[in-house]
Amino acid sequence: MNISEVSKKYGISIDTLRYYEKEGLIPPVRRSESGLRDYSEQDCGWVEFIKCMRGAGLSIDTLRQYILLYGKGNRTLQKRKNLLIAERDKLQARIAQMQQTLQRLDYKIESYEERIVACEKELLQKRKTK
Amino acid sequence: MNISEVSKKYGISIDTLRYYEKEGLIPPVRRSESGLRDYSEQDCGWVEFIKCMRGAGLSIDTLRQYILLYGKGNRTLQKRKNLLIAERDKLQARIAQMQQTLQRLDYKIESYEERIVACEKELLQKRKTK
DNA sequence: GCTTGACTTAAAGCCAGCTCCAGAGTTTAC
DNA sequence: GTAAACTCTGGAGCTGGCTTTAAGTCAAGC
Repeated sequence: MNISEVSKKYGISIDTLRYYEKEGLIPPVRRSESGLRDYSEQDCGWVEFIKCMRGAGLSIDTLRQYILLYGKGNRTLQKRKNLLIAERDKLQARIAQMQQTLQRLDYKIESYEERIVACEKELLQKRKTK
Repeated sequence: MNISEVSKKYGISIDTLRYYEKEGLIPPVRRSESGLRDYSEQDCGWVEFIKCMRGAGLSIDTLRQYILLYGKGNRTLQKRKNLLIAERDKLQARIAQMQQTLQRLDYKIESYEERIVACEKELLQKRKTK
């Protein structure tokens, strides 16, 4: 799979794909003899994983760290697990905060509804008294 | 309330408070004769609101928009409500995505646990056969 | 009255995370 | 075989969101 196919498949720009690889978020992708990237199934898997994690807000740096550990093989299993746990916990906290804000927005929207109704009533009233 | 008190109260740096005001995220704060900011209760309310919304990921620009509409009074009630609804929906979508990623992380962590156990068994096995 | 420290502004600087560009090589279609 | 379309690299540039800096004003304590 060449880079533009991967780009289309995952909705990530070609530049970003190259950037991720350069930054070590994706293990180096195999090249054709002439030097063009040829993504394997596994490479695609990494791309998808990174897309998902970035989408949830994990930092470039954290993900680089993870891939780095991954590259060192089995003896980093525990470290990788710990990293994932830490990120999971952070994510959970962020979600909780966002949930609260969501509720606040809902409440705010509701009270806007009431105010708008009240405002319209007032306008009608004025029109009548004219 | 002066700026450093507000900064401490909400855990927002003095610089950021000024920046928010300059960018129109907070209506202009009253000044003392000598030009120093003197935050009212309402100003503090805005600070807290902005902090909450920024924490949930609403953009500076969106919030500026909202305050701008707020400044125009009652005739923008409907617009403000619509803006809030749009942001609520975006927030909801983000939360949903993050929830999915959270599950994925949980699953991944679990499978790491298994792999680690398997790895340890293998090590023990090797030690025995020695 | 002078120093110290908090405040003011505008402008520049910084960081993360892309995004674009130039110049060169490669592949594809006709 | 050549034009068009694609890919490569390294490096510059951009955006959002602060943060720092420089140069100045002001108030309180000694």
